[in-house]
Amino acid sequence: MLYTVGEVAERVGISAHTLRYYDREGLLPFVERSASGIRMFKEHDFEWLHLIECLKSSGMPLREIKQFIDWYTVGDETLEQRRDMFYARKEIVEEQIKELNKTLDMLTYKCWFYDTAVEAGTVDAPKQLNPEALPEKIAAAKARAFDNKFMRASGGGKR
Amino acid sequence: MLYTVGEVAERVGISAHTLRYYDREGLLPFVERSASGIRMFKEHDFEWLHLIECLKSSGMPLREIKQFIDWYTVGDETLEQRRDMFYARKEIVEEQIKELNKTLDMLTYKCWFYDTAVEAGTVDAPKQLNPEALPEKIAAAKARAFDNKFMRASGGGKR
DNA sequence: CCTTGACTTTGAGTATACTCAAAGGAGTAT
DNA sequence: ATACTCCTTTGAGTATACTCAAAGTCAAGG
Repeated sequence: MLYTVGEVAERVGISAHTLRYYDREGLLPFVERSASGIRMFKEHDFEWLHLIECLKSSGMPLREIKQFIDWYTVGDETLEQRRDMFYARKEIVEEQIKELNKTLDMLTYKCWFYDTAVEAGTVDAPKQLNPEALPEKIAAAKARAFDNKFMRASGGGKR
Repeated sequence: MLYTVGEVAERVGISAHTLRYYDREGLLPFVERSASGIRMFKEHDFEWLHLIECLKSSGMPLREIKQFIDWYTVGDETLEQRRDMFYARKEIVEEQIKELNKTLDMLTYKCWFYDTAVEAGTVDAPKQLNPEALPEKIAAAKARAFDNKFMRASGGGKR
């Protein structure tokens, strides 16, 4: 079973424009062409696209993704570079998840804050509540959210 | 205690250039100026910067962050918009964390794959291992990583 | 045969978020 | 007073990742 760029676009949710752009940038050397030059994606190519999407969603620039694909194309002599790249990216993603969890804590706190404010019609309501009155989870989220380098030396421990 | 743009830059790890850029874009209306026009950040402004960083790290465009700050400046009549914005962003971040965890599964699998390949000197080693031979955690990570719309109808359940 | 629609390429345009250069002002140190 | 460093502004330039327009090709259906 073979797929044209438009069919692939529909299935994976990346526009045909973008797929051609990736191809032009050298990210899709594995895609074959019909006699008349039309891109024919194989079933297996979806795995490549999935990997590219994964890396991209972790913030890896296209240039680095291409570097990996180039290494792949070279063959077994680039195994170590590829391994190192994945380890490096894994660390970055672990860091990103940690950071996003802090952001989520901030948002959890802000959602509570504005729920309380909307109910009272004024931000004074949540602002004037004394700290013990916060729900347990909210207080914990707030504490985690504000433990960072932006806050005075007192906070922002470890790291 | 007041801080100049350079001092703030050093403390929070955002360049002075970028802080001025944010100010120009209307993200820092709370920053006051000295008689001679120099930005003087107050201790409390670091909370603002932290919130901006949080939102930015979640992928919120500066334009939307400015929208929020504008709402804040208006006062209590915009409480609902602000609440809704935080709820919407919270959902986005929860989705991002889910996706990053899938990406992490992919990377965990790839790290194992290349560890195995590097040890043997060829990708054939991990490729030819039969599925039962994979470590439990690796098999699980791989299964989660490949459960998505890129794969044929068989996979990609729910959602 | 001709239309239709999806494919092709090249090159240009856009959006976002910086990032810097130039030219000048202000406050401190010697 | 002169240097030095950090501050100011405006406007331009850059990087990344698309996104589109134009002009042309190809295969199938009426």
